[in-house]
Amino acid sequence: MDFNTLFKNEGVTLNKEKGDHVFMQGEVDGSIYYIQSGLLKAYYTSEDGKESVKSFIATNDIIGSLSTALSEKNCSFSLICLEPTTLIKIPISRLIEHSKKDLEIANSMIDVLLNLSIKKEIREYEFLCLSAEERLNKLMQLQPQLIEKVTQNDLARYLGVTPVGLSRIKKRILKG
Amino acid sequence: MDFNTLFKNEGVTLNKEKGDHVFMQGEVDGSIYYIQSGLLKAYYTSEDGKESVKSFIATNDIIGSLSTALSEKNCSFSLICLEPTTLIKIPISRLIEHSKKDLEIANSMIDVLLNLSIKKEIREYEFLCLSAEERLNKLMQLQPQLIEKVTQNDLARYLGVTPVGLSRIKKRILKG
DNA sequence: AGCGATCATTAACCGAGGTTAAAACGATGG
DNA sequence: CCATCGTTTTAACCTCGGTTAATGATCGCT
Repeated sequence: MDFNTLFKNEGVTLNKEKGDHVFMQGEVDGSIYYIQSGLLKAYYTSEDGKESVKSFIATNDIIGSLSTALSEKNCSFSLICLEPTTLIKIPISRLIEHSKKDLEIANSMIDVLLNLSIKKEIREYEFLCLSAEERLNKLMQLQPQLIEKVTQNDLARYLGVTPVGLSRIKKRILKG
Repeated sequence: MDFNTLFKNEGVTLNKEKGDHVFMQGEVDGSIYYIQSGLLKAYYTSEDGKESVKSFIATNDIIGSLSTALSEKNCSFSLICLEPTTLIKIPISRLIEHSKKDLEIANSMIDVLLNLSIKKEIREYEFLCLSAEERLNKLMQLQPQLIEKVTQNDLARYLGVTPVGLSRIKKRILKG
């Protein structure tokens, strides 16, 4: 069976408004979501209430809470819509069941996980090897349309700095 | 077919000394390695010659250059042995071929990639949400034996600071 | 128009960590 | 035992970004 067919046959379609949460940090949400349209933000809230943005998720992306799925409570996160969003939800357990029986599904899973790993590897590299300013420059080059859509606060927390810090960095870039 | 059997049947065993490289940054090494014994360091070298440690790889771990495999040259890295090391090498293309035909292999791949993704997610979280000091504390709790084995320089570059910075952090931790 | 609310910028101060260089602490070999 | 090399620590100085708080800017609401 085809991966997209699986989503269409067994998935549940959800329509969410801007500001709606898909799930909250701490909840065990054993699902994978395919984003049909819209924009979401995955974020961590620390004990002292500070927010860090893990990722933005756009149309055609797939997002799921891998770690909660495997009961790694450490880095469970919240998922919220930044725009009206349509997503298709399917339990990870269903995906794994199908993977055990169906070669095509299994290989789609491998594709998804490979792409996910590469994205994470790139982000890991950016934190390890680049400064906040360099991370911003790279993002401006590769995803300028994203920067237009999100607030400075979310953008800053995604880059690993505060909104105040981001403002300073932008100023520095403009001056040359 | 079993995943371990595949490694044993089709893999090539390599014996490396401390200081030997398995591959260098920039090379296209389309292989996956299973570490039978030993300890390795994966690291990036930036244009100005500075080194950042991506990860340490120990016995029973699996490591491969995902991004070079998919010709993402951005974050290609070098792999060097910190101890005498025995590894089994297999081309990624072989793994993918088998995955296309063999459910068991495909599901082993899924397992490996899921674990890899979770590891990367945790590290991503640590850079985004924790300070260098917190990252060190966590590492001391979870992998004290690793800290014994690696130099302060490698440890510092893994935590995202300089050896001088790490020395300061250790001092601060001891004082309370 | 006027108001509060949210968001972005700016300024002043502070602390963590980078940089450079020197010193201390090993190990090893002659 | 001393010389040397690599590793770790210390010290002095500086930059970046956090923190707090004040100021603008923009939007929606009545």
